[in-house]
Amino acid sequence: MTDKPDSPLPPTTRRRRRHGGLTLRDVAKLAGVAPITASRALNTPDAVSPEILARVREAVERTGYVPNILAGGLASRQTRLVAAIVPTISSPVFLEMIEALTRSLTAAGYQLMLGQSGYADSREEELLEAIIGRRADGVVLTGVLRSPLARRRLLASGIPVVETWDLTPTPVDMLVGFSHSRLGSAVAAYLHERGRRRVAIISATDERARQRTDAFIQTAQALKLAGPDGQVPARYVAAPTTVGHGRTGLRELLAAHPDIDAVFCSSDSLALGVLNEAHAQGIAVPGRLGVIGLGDQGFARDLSPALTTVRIDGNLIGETAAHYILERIAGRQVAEPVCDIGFTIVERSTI
Amino acid sequence: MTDKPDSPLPPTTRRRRRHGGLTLRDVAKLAGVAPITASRALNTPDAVSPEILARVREAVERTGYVPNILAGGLASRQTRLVAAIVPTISSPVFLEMIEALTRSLTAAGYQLMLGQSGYADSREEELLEAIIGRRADGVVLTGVLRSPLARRRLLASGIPVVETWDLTPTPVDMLVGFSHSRLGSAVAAYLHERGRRRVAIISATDERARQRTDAFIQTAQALKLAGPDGQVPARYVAAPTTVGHGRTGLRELLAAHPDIDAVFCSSDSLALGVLNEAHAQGIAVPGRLGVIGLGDQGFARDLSPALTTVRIDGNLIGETAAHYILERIAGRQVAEPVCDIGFTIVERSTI
DNA sequence: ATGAAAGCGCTAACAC
DNA sequence: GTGTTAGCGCTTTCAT
Repeated sequence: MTDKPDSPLPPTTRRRRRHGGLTLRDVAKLAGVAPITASRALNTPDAVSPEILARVREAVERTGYVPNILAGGLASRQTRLVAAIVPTISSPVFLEMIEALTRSLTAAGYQLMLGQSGYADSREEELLEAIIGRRADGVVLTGVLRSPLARRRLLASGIPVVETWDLTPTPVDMLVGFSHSRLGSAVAAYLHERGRRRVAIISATDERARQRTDAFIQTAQALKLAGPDGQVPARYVAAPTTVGHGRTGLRELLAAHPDIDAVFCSSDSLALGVLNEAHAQGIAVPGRLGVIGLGDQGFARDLSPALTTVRIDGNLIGETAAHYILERIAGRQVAEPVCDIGFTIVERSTI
Repeated sequence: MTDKPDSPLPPTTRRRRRHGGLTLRDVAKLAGVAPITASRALNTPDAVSPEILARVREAVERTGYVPNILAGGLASRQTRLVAAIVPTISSPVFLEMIEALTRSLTAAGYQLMLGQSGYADSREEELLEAIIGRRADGVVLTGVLRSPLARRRLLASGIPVVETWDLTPTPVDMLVGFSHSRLGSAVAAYLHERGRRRVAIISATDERARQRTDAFIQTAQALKLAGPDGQVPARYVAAPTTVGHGRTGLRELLAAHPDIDAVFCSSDSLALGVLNEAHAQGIAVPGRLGVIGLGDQGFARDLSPALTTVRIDGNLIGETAAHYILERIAGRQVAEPVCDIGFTIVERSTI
């Protein structure tokens, strides 16, 4: 029979790494219960007797104990963390969604972890790595995931995913968005219906902006809103779109095509710039020039003339996305986890 | 001699909870090394022979392994997470700081976790709890921490803290901000210097706005910029300040005090509203009315007339805060971890 | 209802 | 340079 040696050091000298942080064990000891009982008192209060519950709560109160979510998450495989990736938080169009997401998730006891990809694929992959690394319980993506590698990894991670702000026949998982091409077409049709006959566009250059622009131009051409050469005058600006871009955009557009009578701007900031430039040049809006923006930012309704724009219900996107994620986390399958929330043209006074 | 019983179950039947997730052990096995060696290959590549490094990297590549940061953080007591609390991300003034923070932290291999307190103390405590619970390596606060309980808890947690956007003689830990009262005074003095003689103010109502307003009014009175009754006309609006607030603010101000010749707005959005309302009423800016904003948002320079405003270098706040936190994490004591970054009045055309 | 033991996936500490 | 061992602080599993 082999005699197993005792541990090389006496128990009290056993190397410990504790750095003085307060742990559940300390609380449990103070309450005179086992750690697991203290854990239950905190997580499933109904599963312990009222008396013990009170004792544990008092111990927590007295010590100021804050549970280590890392340790809990590691053991339970639940991090109560949902990540969202947006191109940028500087663009007000995403703000509404982020706030709705924060609200819904917080209410459900989850925390939102926000990442900015800056419209760059490489950064998107980095963020995804951080998200998977932290074992987020869910991910909300802005736009659809393009990189096949990123798609595969995310899928392999098993994390519930909602893609937003766009529609695609092949979502990674769940989807809530709207059709950018239909939006572009709708705006062209709207301008036509309002009697405009020579339209132009100032647009950003990201993928979704491109979809809107293409559709806008195509529909405009079909409706004979193009110039004599069959072209629809367009200016492209890099994100983020600014008021300054709107001003120079209109200036250039007007210089080359003095006969345009309406401009579709791919953001309300651009539209504000166009309005400003028109004012500076003494061009009547909507009299001689119609302007339509995108985003329905707060200021749109407050300008004079009030800005006609296209509204996307970011709030609904955020709430729906949160709902999808939370359902999936709860183990329920969402029946039809694809949602087209559409868009609305908000008629005001600039067209 | 007591015979220690073997483990109650044979090793192979030992209960395991593994749910199929890829772990470092799998990677190590594939590379033919011990887990710790694989860990070193990933975290301290220099501490490992090139040949083994290559083998581990290949194993990672082939399996698509993503380290579990929770587990790593738990063991190493480093989460590579820095949290920031801002009142709201809808207010563009904080955006620049957030972006600088994100940039600096990302570059150093840290992740920013953003929380919105919504100007409410209760929410601030909740967020703090989440931050301590996740064992963030640092916290950046917007404004100074008021609740004594929150101060104590944060201090007790040992997490490095930077308070921003304000100055106080008694910071919790580190500080980078500017004096809101000095700002208010400076604006009053500036208006005086520019020849204005009846000034007014439209302001938000949060703590820092109040400091600015008080100082503005006091200095204005001292410089004889008040009305005949010795009062400085003021409108107060709840956050978030909007263009609409600016419009109604000016309307009300003018109705009650037709002789005012300058307005200090506590945000550029308010100023934009004032500009709009003035335009709608045919009031010349800067001729009859001077306008000064706060924040130097992107559009300020692009308006016509271009908006005179007060610039806060959010970028510098973010970078400095990140620097302080990172230094502290690295175990270095920052010599003077209090920084007044001041402010700048940006002269343009509305005054 | 409560507790003991084991393990979540990783790294610090200590050998060799 | 590489490996062994023992945790990090919590929750799951199983037993009482």
